[in-house]
Amino acid sequence: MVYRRTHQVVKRLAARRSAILTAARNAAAEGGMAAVQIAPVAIRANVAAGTVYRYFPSKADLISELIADVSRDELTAIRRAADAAPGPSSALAAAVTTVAVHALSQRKLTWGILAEPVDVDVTASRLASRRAVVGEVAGRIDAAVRAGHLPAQDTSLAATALLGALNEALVGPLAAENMDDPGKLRDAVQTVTLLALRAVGVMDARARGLVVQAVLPAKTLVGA
Amino acid sequence: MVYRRTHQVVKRLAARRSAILTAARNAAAEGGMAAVQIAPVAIRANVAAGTVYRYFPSKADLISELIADVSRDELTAIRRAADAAPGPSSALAAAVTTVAVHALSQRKLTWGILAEPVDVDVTASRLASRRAVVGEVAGRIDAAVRAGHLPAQDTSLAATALLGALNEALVGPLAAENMDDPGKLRDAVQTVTLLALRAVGVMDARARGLVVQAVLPAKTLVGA
DNA sequence: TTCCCGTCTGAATTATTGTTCACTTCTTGA
DNA sequence: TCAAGAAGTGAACAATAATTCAGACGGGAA
Repeated sequence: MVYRRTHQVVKRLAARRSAILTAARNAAAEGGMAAVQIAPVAIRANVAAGTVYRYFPSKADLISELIADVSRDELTAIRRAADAAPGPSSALAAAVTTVAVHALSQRKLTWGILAEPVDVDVTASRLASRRAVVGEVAGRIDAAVRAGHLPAQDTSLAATALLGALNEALVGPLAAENMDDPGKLRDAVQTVTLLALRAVGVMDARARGLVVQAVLPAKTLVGA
Repeated sequence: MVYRRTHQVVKRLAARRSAILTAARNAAAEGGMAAVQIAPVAIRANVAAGTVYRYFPSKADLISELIADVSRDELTAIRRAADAAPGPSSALAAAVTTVAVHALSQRKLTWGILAEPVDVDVTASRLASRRAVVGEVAGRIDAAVRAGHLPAQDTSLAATALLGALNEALVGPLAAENMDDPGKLRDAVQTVTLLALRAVGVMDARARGLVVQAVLPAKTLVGA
């Protein structure tokens, strides 16, 4: 007599796992990483605290998967936006704008993923997440360099700096002051994108044009 | 009969207080904020755990003062470097370079001050620290704008973004990869300073010159 | 239906640290 | 020298959450 998982059971298990992750994500989006505690997350997911441990060996694993998940979504959005752009410089502008818009639309979650204090060690996961985004942006910078639109440079370092600028300006602790009203919020995306493009060597006049082009399609996302 | 503090006692009390702060600072420089725990800090300072509480009401206060202290030192260095520069653009370059060099020479401490997870709430202190540095840099950008060297812009937002770029590139979790050997380290300061200057609108050719000027005097600091 | 083996439960346990406080030691002023 | 009050001590306490586990539960094979 061998116990074997029915298709139905397999589905239920997967659904539960995903419910727990979603609960964690919602908790993080509402209250930051500090709100991602086993007991509250379990309640949100309609399971007992102990059950969480049937799906994730530890809180660190849960949060690591959460980070990976969010990061995956963001990467997808960046790629889609950049690939839709007409040329390498536009693609870079689109990528940067996408990061900015994403960051703003879920500020607490983004801050949690990036840098908010967590009581368990999620360094590795955060590192991987940043590396992925940096890699993507670095690739776009590289393409623009190869197309002769930008001066040669250390693209990886440039991408790192660039994302640091976005994050600090838009989701960091000082961000609130720069964006107390919704109007400033949109300006901030433009301003910061412009700064980022100039930093990697896009000529000012050209940069302004790229920013306008990139921000227009992104506007629809701001509400989401 | 009234007890009155002798000069000697006053001095001893001040010395102890300072010893505790120094112990905390050393702990942070060696092991990051995580290493700033009451018991270990007390041992470093040659006092008992309880004594720490005669000088600081809580761990949060201790760390807040530590942050303020480090921040004060950094501000002083920035001002000195910038004030010694021949013009507003040079001053900006000097300020940025100083921040970069400082960050690099005490990476763990800087990371701890800026963003490392801490179990108590030091948000206010961190905010004040950032605001101070951002304010200083924003002032330098503003001076350059007024001198006609830079286009008009939201100087506060620009300064925030600029410092975010520096910190992410030089002390963030990805920093190590950009600076695995000492040679790259110096390059990194130059590269990032260049990026920062271009971001706020300094023309590329001019920016290169400013970076060289600013990095030269700063070199002596790198060893410190 | 019945037995069995995974799954779920949630109260109890554990671990970590900040904080307190009864007591000791030192300093002051008479 | 001595009484009174300040400063220092460190073991005990408290609070917070992650983690565990003995037993309840429920779906699958016979």
